[in-house]
Formats: sequence, structure tokens, C-alpha cells
Amino acid sequence: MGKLDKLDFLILEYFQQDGKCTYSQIARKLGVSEGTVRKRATKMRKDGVFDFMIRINPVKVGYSVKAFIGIHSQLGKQHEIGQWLKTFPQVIYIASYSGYHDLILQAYFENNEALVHFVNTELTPENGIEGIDVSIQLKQYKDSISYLLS
Amino acid sequence: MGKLDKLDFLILEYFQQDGKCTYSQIARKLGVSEGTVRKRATKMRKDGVFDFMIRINPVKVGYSVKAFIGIHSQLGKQHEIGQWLKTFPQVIYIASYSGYHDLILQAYFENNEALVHFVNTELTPENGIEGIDVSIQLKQYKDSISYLLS
DNA sequence: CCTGAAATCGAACCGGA
DNA sequence: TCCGGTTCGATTTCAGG
Repeated sequence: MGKLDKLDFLILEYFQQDGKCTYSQIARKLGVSEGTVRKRATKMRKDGVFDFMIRINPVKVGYSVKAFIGIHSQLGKQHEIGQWLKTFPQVIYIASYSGYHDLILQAYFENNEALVHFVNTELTPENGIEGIDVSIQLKQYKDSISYLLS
Repeated sequence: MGKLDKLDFLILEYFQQDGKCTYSQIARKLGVSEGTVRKRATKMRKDGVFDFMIRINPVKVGYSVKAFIGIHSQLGKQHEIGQWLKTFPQVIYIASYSGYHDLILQAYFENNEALVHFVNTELTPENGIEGIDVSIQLKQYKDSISYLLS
């Protein structure tokens, strides 16, 4: 699985700007053939470099409360808890961390009551959780996916 | 801007699974016409419900360190700091929060040194930052964009 | 719904290390 | 030969009336 070259990165940049742009459009802008863009994109997808998706505005589909929850877990339970929490549809992100919290998750809720209910019924000592810190998002300044800089 | 109905949500679900699937494919699976799917998708896009994008695997493009940084800012400086930090390409997410931290950001770095450098040179008292908590991601269990389902 | 324009896809082809 | 890029034609999708 070879490294990515300049052309691969250019293709990624175009798709990043607009996930719906076509191989042909990119090919024209880059001055190469459609087949080249298509073959490289297909290869990168197969290699797990990227995939096509959509980004949904959570507010528009009824989820207006976004929260981060930092978790202190019982010793040795992080993995188990991570596997368990990822099954909740509200939880869109969860990972284990080195730092103050053992696990950090990001979740969306329809309202504050739904958040409170989740916290009170799921993030309990019986489930291996020793403590949590809940932060509710007030204002989002940036949410990008461009690791591709400058 | 009317509400979304069952069909809209089904369309979103298909696009969520594969952002490259075609209107026709979805139409066939749902038993409606291609035009219907296209018209609804176009409307939803225009209404800001969703947009097409790609998700890049950061590790494959050279960013192996993912960190959350919680920030304590000087009183009244949150907004200014948020606006400023969002200009960094490494910072892929930043928002203000109610909770223990005033701001939470998510960033990718090529390695630990890059992270340390960023923290030491940017997140300083001179920039209005009183304190930070850095957490480095160990293992990611889930990173989805599906607020939908069920 | 229908039609022309455009994009896609697979496979074959080509040219230089 | 191998690897990458290109070309070509059949098929599918797209966009607008």
C-alpha cells in the first residue's frame, strides 16, 4: 500500500471542498484524465484513506443539545465501557484517553431532559463508571474535517 | 422550510451509509422515482439539512496524534479565543461550553512534539488562556455522523 | 415523465522505468 | 514486464423543461 503523492492530496482537497464534485470536474482542473482521478480515488478508498459521506445538521433533525462527557471508569473497565457506550445511537464519538478522563464521549440529545436521563440511567456506578464531567456546548466555532491544511 | 418526513429520513440514511450512492439506487430501494429522491435531497441540501463530504483517515495522511484540549480562559475572553483558535488548521473542532472548561477543542498533530509545540507556543497566558487540560486519544471506539436511526 | 448532456465504468491500450 | 496514465464506447445518471 504505497504512500500518497502530490496528486492524491490534490484530489482529496477537491473532494474535501465538495464531496459531490465529479471525477471529471477534478480531472479537468488538474489537467489529467478522468480515469486517473477515478483510479486513484478508488484505490485510496480501498486503502481506507477516505470515504464518502454526508454531514447532517443535528439541529435540523431534532437534536439541539450537544454534550461532551468525560468519564472516570473503574480500573480496567475502560475497554468494556467503550464497547458498551458505542452501541448508543446518541453517542457519536467515544474514545479512551490518557489524561484526566479515561474516556471521552460526544453525544447529541433532543433536549436537556434527554441528556439528564441518559446520564442518570446509563452512566452509573453499576456500569463501572466512577465519575463524569458533563459539558454542554454553547457555541460552536468550527467543525471541520480538513486535516489537509494550507 | 417544512419538516422532514419519513421518506426524507430514509434518504438521509442511505446517503449516510454511502455518500457516493446515486439517486437512482436509492429510488429503486425505496420504490419511488429518481426525480423524487433528487428533488428531496436537493431541497434538504438547500435548507442546510445536510451536505456531501468525505471523511479522511487522519493516520493515513500523516496525523497520528489526536488530542482534546479543555481550556480555562480569562473572564470574557472565550469568544475572542474561540475565533482565534479556529484559524489553526490543526484545530478541527472548537466550541464554547458550560461546564468545567470554557472551551473545548479537538486537534490533530503529526506527532507528540507538534502537540507540545502547539500547546507551549499558542496556549499561553499572553493569549488569554489561564489553564488547559490535554487528553491524548489512545483508542477510538466510534466516530460516526449518524444522529439518525431507529 | 422525457430528453439531451454529462458522468461513470470496465476494459483495452500505450509508454517509459 | 510492470505500473500508471490515457482512451473509448456502452451504460447510467443528472438536470431542466
